[in-house]
Amino acid sequence: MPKNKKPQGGRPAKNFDPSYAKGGSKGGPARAGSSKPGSRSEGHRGYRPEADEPRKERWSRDERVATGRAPHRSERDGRDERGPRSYDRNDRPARSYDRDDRAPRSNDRNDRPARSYDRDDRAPRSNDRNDRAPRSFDRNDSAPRSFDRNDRNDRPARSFDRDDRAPRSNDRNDRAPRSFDRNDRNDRPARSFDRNDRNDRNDRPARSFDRDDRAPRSNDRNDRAPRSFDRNDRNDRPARSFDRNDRNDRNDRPARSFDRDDRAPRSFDRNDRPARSFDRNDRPARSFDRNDRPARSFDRNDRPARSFDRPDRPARSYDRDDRAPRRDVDRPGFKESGRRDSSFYPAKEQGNRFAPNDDVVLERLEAQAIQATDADGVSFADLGLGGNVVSALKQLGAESPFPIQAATIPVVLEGRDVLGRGKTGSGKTIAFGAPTVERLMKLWAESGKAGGKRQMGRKPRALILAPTRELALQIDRTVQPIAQSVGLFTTQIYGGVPQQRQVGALQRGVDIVIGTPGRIEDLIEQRRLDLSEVVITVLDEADHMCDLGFLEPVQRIIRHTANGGQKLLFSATLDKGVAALVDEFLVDPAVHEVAGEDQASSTIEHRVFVIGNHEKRDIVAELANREGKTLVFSRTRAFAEDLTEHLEDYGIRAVALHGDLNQSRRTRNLQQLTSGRVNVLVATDVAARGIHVDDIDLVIQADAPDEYKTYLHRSGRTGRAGKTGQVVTLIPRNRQRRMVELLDRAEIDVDFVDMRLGDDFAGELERGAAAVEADAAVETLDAVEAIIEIDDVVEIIEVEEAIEIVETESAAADEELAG
DNA sequence: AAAAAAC
Repeated sequence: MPKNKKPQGGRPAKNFDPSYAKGGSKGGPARAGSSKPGSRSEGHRGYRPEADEPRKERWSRDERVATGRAPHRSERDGRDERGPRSYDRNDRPARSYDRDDRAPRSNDRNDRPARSYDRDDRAPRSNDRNDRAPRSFDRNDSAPRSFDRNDRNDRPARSFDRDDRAPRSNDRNDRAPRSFDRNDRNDRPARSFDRNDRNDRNDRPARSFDRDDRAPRSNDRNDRAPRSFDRNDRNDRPARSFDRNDRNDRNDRPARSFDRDDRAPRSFDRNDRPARSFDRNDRPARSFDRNDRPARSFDRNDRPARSFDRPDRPARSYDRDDRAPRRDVDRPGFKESGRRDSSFYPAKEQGNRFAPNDDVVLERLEAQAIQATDADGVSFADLGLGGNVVSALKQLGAESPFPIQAATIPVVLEGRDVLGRGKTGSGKTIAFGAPTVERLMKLWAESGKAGGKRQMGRKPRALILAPTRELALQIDRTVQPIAQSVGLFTTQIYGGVPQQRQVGALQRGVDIVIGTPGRIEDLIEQRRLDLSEVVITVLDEADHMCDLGFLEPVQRIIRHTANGGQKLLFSATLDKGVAALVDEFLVDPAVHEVAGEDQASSTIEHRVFVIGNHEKRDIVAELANREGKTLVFSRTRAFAEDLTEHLEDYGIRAVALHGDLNQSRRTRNLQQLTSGRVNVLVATDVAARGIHVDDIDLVIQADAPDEYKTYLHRSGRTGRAGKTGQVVTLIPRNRQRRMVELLDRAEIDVDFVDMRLGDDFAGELERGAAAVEADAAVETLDAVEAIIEIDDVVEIIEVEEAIEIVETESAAADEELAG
């Protein structure tokens, strides 16, 4: 469906075609005598003042008649007006386009309420524009210029442009959010996240007092009974304690990793947990309240079977293929398309061990697992990255490599195809971005073409594909500085914005293209993008890019790249779903992951609230009514909009992010969350993957996801880079079984809690925060275990105190290491 | 149902 209006009614695609400007309806006879049209905007170097303009008028009338165009246009009065506007475009293209676009948009969009919202937002926009003021002025004066600068294309071309790079830095100033991010990253050591926590904890002292109160809370909360019910299911909570046994299992996993000789201490730590269990002792009483759970216990009867499945987790992946059919009728055909033939996955089967270990072990069989500790003491330079790249990474706040980076960077530099799996927030972007830049430089040098100068019109040699525009932008934010550090150029190619800048950038020459499939394919078809020299292709969120609807465009795009080019596939949930691509494009790929990492991160507290659907919106408001950044997921765009509205009615500042918004609003709304102007973002799954916003400490799934992968990615928006966060999923009662199954696949252990309006949601969130912080403290303890005496912690009763000690020790350890 | 193109 034609989403976009054609402002000029005519031939949109040619607006950016130089030949069109000369000979098309825009050009007109008035220009017959001049070899070049010249600029019509004052201040432009090529500005041609009077000669053209009077002729414009003539052309628009007399000339039209003379050329036989008058009748055509006169038939459409509206377009007659628009025609002149297009002339205006020469004078101030940006304006006329925008307005033309806007009018149709408003007309087209029956969602004018949304617009009205836009206008509400526009005030902020105007504020933004105050910031952007220079830009907007530039556009009015010479839109093309400002666009060009955004593209950075002009600069390369113009040697002067490099002098102008200050403007680039200005752009980045405009990118304030980015700079903030970087600042944050720079600060992160300082903040050491811990400090943020500390601040929180400074606040929390009050909380700790609350905890003194907690006895009353638990007493007070007869309401918790529902919770206990859940736990009754879990009889379970012993079972949960068993869960801890599961953790023991994980300890077994450690055994796997061998790393976890350390985990023994953890078990000691768990001696601390008894205290928690004491809390839960309170809960049992509650659980007695709920006799409802028998049904749940039945579910668990099902679970055993599942657990059987788990031994075979390679099987799982296979199961998932099988499951796909179950879940999604559409998928069967897709699966049949070739997954079974994969030579890659069969290898997994061969390696399949039926050790007591979970699928993690099985994955190891297929993947080279790096121990998290293996990255300790390793620098980016050690991994093979050059000095410029290393310093650029430092500027980005990446002082030393994360495990996934340590694992994949050397392999990428070797030129091998790589499949990389690292959990959400583990640093995958740098894991592929930095070595891609480095390798491009190496290849360039080897080819002898390296001259250090940007060559006009040279073709891109690397391509990074992402599933959403926001993610593509975010990747560019990371990769662009790295590329710039060695004199390479990147550009974003994604839809929803005018092509002009993107095409202009490509014409000036770009080394790395970062974008989304739609526009990339569009530009390929228009022959404005030539991928024939692309020797490195990266698929971020690769498994998603292999989903129905994405796979085929992605395949077509990759086929346009150089034969035998290097392929890098990354995702937190990389699974055999990528077999279709692996089989066609990859050669003997190296598979890397981080040992012992699973999504059931101790930095994220997961809970499911079983609610009445009619109370959902109010409950979301109750949960979101807090300090701290909250991300709310909705299944549909309409409900996202509805929820946003409801939250606003509730007095909670919230913005939406979904595909029904135009790109500028999408970008702005996301930026508002990033900058902290708004604390609540209500999004569809457009924001499920990859998007990084610092300090989101609560993810609310107003609609439960259908796939475990979606659950993992959504929840991965919080608890990033070692910070803690909570995930609350709202489900109706009749969805409990499905949810249990989904969580089972995701390997996440979750408490189900019956909740209704009037319950203490804030208290629930506080409890969750305390619990996850305690877990995180234990993890942190593992990290600094060599320095801390475990007994020191065992004696700690107050979680806050434990955290404080751990942080102090951690800081001391850091200093020691640094010194 | 959502995402990804529509200048």
